Amino acid sequence: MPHDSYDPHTIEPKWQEIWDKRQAFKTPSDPDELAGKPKFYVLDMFPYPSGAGLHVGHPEGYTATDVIARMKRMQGFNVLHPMGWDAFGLPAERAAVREGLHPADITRRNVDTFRRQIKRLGFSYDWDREISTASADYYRWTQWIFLQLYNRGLAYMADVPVNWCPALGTVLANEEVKDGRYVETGDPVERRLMRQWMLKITVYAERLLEDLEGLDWPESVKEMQRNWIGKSRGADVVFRIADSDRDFTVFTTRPDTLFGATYCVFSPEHPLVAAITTEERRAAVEDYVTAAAQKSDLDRTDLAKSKTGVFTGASAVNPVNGERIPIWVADYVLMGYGTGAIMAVPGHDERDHEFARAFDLPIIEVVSGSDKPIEEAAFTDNQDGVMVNSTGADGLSLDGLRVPDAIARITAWLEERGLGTGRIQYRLRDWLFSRQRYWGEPFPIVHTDDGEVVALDESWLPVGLPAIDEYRPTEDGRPPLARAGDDWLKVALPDGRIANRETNTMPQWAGSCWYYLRFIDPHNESEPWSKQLENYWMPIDLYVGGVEHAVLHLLYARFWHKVLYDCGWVSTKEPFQKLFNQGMILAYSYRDSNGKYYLPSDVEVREDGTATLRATGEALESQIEKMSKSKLNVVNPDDVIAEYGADSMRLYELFMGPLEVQKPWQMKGVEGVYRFLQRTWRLVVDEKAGGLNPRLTDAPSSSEPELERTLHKTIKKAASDTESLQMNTGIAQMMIFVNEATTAETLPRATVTTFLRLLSPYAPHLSEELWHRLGEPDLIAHADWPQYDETLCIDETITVVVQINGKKRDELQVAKDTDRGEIERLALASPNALKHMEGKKPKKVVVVPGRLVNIVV
RNA sequence: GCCGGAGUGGCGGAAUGGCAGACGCAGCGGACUCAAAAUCCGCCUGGGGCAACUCAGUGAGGGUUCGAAUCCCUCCUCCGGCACCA
Repeated sequence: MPHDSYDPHTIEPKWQEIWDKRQAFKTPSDPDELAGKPKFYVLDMFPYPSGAGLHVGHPEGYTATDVIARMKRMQGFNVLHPMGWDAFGLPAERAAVREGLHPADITRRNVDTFRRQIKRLGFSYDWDREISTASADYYRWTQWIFLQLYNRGLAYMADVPVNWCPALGTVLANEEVKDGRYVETGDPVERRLMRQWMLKITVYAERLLEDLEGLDWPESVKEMQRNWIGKSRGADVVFRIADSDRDFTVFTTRPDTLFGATYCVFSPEHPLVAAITTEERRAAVEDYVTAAAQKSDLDRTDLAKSKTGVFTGASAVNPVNGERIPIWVADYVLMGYGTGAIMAVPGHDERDHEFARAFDLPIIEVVSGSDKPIEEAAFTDNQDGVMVNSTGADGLSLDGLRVPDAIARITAWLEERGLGTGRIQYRLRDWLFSRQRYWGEPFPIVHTDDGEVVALDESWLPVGLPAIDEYRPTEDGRPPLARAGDDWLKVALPDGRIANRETNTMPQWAGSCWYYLRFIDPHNESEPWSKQLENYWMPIDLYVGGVEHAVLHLLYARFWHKVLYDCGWVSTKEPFQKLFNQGMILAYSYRDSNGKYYLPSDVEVREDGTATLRATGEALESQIEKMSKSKLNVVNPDDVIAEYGADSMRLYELFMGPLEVQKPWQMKGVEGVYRFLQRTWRLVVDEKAGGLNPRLTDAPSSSEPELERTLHKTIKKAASDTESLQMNTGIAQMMIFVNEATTAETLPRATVTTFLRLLSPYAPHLSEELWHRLGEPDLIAHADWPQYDETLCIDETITVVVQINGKKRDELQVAKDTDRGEIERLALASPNALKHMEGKKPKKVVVVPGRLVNIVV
């Protein structure tokens, strides 16, 4: 039994304690101390500390950023690498109701679990900068930022149709609702008109779109944001209502098709509907509008298959030709986009076409080029089609023009006559910013009895959360904060008036919109952060997290950042210069024929891949799925660490495959990297005899020239693969080195210590221990990153492949600097090549130096 | 329906115009051992061959090229996002 084998359970706590004691990863907070070194700000998307604790998916991104942080530190950067908690949120509030505790207690308990689990992995966070969005000295500044928004006119209250979730007793943002259900829980959501806080993110639509250009983000995430912002160019066109002095405006991206407009449609919520409806049609229209109002989004989506609508009895006058066209009401037109009214061109819009067919409305072709009759299908091409049937009064004719030219012509014509204007429309809507919840930031706002909204002065912050007995809405439907006593609810204003506090709270996104700025200066009591430090650290050089935040968090945070930029509080237009999404980690799950799941520990997986239940031998179905409690396939990092240690856990997280893809967790894979670390251990330690490996020598690295070459190749590849987050191949190269070192005759110490520095960001505990045993006095975490010698990265002799007609037939060993002609001569003379040329003359010879020769015959 | 991304051994994956399968897992054979575990060495895409070697092969089909997993076209499958946005 070896008495000095690799034992992560001894060395990992030991080094974590030493790092802690020496404050090895403390980032200076004094600007003078920071000066003179380049900076690197590497940030994880901070977690919501749920009650379930960590699973192995969480540390994937954290491990990647930690490796980068450690490497950058060794490369001489000041590194900012913090961790904190997105601590407000609904689950804690619900757990509080369930357990009869305060949400703050639930949150504290969950944070303690998360922190303990994260610390066991040996991450080099500067824990002095830990923040929680739910602590008053943090949310004080969230409230302060809200005041900046309010004072710039970017926050307002409005009666808006909201997504009300009865099960949760709160409104939700549009983004939190999909197919009429809350995306997190699946509870149904209905539409209600309520007075709510809104943020004018739409003012920033163009900048949010434009500034995506310069960001080093995954193209897919940029595209998702672009789609969400949804910019379209078009025109507003004014239609007069026949036999009336009223008019209305529609937005269209195809003003060129105005001659093809055969009817107009109002959204059921359009304010003019009641006014224009004729008496004969009133009952039918009112029925339709009422029915539409009662429909949830879910119903409206479900009914999308066939179009419904009702005629108002009124007509509109087409401004280009004076023709009267009927006005309908239909719920396929949305009040929330454009003007809530459209001109319908069934010949050239699929939705209008479907509606016209359903209600037997006329279809006119105004763009030619379709290969089907216009009655059969709308022709929607907007590039090559040529205008027809488009001549009206006033000398206007679009006939013969191609669509883009027609759009320009008609827009100019409308503008000249005051009948319309070219306009850009965004799909993005203002951000619904209030929630009827307890566990969130209170607004720094009070309401006077006469209805005035008063923003509190900065000096009154923070507005703390009051103690209340129940975390439910009041009986009359007001938010939970309305349950607070008058000592909290009533506020005496400086002018003597008594006002009532706002009882809505902010959504969970608020705290995560600016946490990256607080990390820069987390203990500042007089300002949200120091501008000098902000100027040093921003922007974030690498931001890593899940793709589920591609739109919401990242768009909201960018919006706040731009507001803060306009206020002069931040120095960069964008907060996150480089974004990286790690892929989800999946796991095998096992299910019987009734769909019941079993724990992997109760399952026997045989060589051929089939699975059976250990107790009964029953055959089970195995599949790879997202980890979830109900599928009994959650892998807890605590268990992995207990068996293999944190270093193996870290290494496997990154060795599994490319960081950005989904991949299944396989325990056998952890064993593989564990064996690699054991082999590394044995390079330094003589397990049986104790002490150092006798093969270690004080001779220079060049005394083992082959190993030295491999070392330099490894330095090169490990550094570049780490930098580019291709850590799986970087680790593979380190394995190649260790395999070779294992069989080398001697091990020059310099070779080993150089290698350990490369390994140390990945397996920091093991590397510290071996570094120490090799007599190095300082921490490896503070050592210099090794440099490679390019000349040692190229082998003295290289293998050149000889191909005949693209097929490999032979290979040559040649000196690395052999010239083209010589290589060609050798190739043409190689025995196997000659055999396959069958005496034919080479037609062409392609020589790729250092790689191959292709002989074409 | 529209917009992205991906399909490579038994498995995770490598190679992004130049030797397909690096590295790891699993498996097989060997050494060590009384034995086992651990460790070390070797084999490990499929077909044919005693072997040297040879034929086929990166979802399917076609193309460009001296040369294609990689570039282009058509199609299939899977994953993600959006979905009456006028």
